[in-house]
Amino acid sequence: MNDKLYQIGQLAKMAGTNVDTLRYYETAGLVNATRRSASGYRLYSEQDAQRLYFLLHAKKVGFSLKEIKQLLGLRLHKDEHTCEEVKHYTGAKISEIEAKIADLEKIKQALESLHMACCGGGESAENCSILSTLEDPDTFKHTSDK
Amino acid sequence: MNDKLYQIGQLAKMAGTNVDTLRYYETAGLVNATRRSASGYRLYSEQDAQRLYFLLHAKKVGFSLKEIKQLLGLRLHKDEHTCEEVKHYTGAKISEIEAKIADLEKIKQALESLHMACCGGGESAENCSILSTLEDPDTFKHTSDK
DNA sequence: ATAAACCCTTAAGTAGGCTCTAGGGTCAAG
DNA sequence: CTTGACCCTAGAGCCTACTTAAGGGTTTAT
Repeated sequence: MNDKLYQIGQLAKMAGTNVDTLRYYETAGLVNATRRSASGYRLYSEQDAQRLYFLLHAKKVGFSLKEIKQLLGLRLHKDEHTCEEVKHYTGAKISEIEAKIADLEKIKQALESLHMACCGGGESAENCSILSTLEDPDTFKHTSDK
Repeated sequence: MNDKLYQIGQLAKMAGTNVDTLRYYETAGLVNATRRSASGYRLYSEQDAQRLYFLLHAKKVGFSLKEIKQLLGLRLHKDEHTCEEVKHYTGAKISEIEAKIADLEKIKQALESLHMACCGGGESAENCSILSTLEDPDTFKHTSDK
């Protein structure tokens, strides 16, 4: 059933990116086409497309291609040691994601204050920047990252 | 009260970055020191530090310096037109942030499946990648961004 | 009064992530 | 059987976001 294949141009359009980028991702070992046509055209499967979508979304939230490659490479093996590593790695990554979400919520709140203050009451038009909407001045204090 | 000033090295340490980057942010018009000492040393205020923290957090969730500059530059003026623009811009940015949060939740779920499958039951060790943990294959379909 | 640890500027260099160019096959339509 | 829209490779070029280098003042402790 799921044996539909896409040419590079189709996939690029579907994903909202372009062929050069897809070829670049291939050289970077991120998204390969499952097979090639007789004439050498890349033919991408649904799975390949999934990989690409995942990559593009992960990129949008600030992961580097290197990190994304690791994420996409995550796989459980029976080897206990590897398994421990996977558990450690995913745990760390999950915390990282939670921190990102928290940051986004803060930025969102700041923007919402601004959005609502705007043209609503209209009194306090001065002194109304994105930073002044953050009640707590320590909101964005540095919290150990890497 | 809030008149504490920091030298570039202090601020860099506080923020977990380095002096070169701070100087770079200055040339890029992102974070300026409120004043200079007699000998030309940059002296950063608490507010400057806030700007920097905001910038670093926004960067972590995938905003470019250009976008961050716009965010930091957001300010309401009495001019109605500008105000409309601000409302439009903040609205768009808020949607963008919500999309990012949704993406992060998805990635987080995938990682959590992997994290728990790992060494837990231990039966389904094969075929367990980050993509196979995403029940719905359309989870990461392309949804207009840009 | 000198050494260590700061700070300054200008300018060049680097890494990551594409993007474009040149030169050339492939394929479906008319 | 040719035109237009695809596809291919290799390699150069480009933008963003730093990072390093070179040459030189300032401050604080001893």
